Amino acid sequence: MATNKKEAFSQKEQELAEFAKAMAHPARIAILKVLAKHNECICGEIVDVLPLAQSTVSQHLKELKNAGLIDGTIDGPRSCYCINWKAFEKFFAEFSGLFTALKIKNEKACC
Amino acid sequence: MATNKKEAFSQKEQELAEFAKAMAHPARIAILKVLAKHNECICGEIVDVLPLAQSTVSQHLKELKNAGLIDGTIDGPRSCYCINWKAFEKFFAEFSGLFTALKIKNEKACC
DNA sequence: TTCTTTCATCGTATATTTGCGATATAAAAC
DNA sequence: GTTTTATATCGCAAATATACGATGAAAGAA
Repeated sequence: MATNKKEAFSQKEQELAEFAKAMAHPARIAILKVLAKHNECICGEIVDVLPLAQSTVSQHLKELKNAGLIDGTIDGPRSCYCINWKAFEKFFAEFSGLFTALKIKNEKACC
Repeated sequence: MATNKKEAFSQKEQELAEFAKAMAHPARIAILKVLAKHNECICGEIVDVLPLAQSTVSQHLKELKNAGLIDGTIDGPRSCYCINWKAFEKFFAEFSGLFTALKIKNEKACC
């Protein structure tokens, strides 16, 4: 039984995991790359670049948005997405803070 | 049909996604934290700390090992795990390289 | 040899993710 | 008004992930 035990972990652990999960698919990495490359916000260009159907891309965009990695506004038939650098940096700092801080004191490998 | 389209993406995108996936669960974040905190390699102590069954923890350890984030050696009844800092750094640099480099030229938000 | 301890792996059930086609929606073009 | 264009959402099927108990394996203790 896959009874969800995620709540049993700390808030921070869950947040980090959520962030990682949002990036845990090549399609979403590719989307982030496209969004980062273009200065202006991209809509359906992503669909042209990716080897996926429009509905699938839209779903991935939704997940990235839910995770807070990107911002998006819907303007009728046209939508506008862009990377949420602030959120990105926050999580990124949390990651490195968690591990690089600990890394200093035990550099030696043991296995 | 969830026909796996992951191969349609670049090697680097897949690697980054694999790395992210390995961290995409609070239990695995927690395991990494425990391994990082203890200078020596940990075996069953992780099971005591986490709110999960031994078999589940072992499975998470296996995934982390497969992803290359930790090293592990089995010494009969006792096993020894520790963080693979080299691999960790490599991926971490790849992440930041991918995004922070791009961040410089388009700091302005558009949405 | 026969326990005991420590862990990995197998089998299973359930939950979540992934992907697509079909359909809805909403503004602009006609 | 109708049509077109761009995107979101729904519903479904297949794949993966999550979790556990049961069992297996391997080394040391009795």
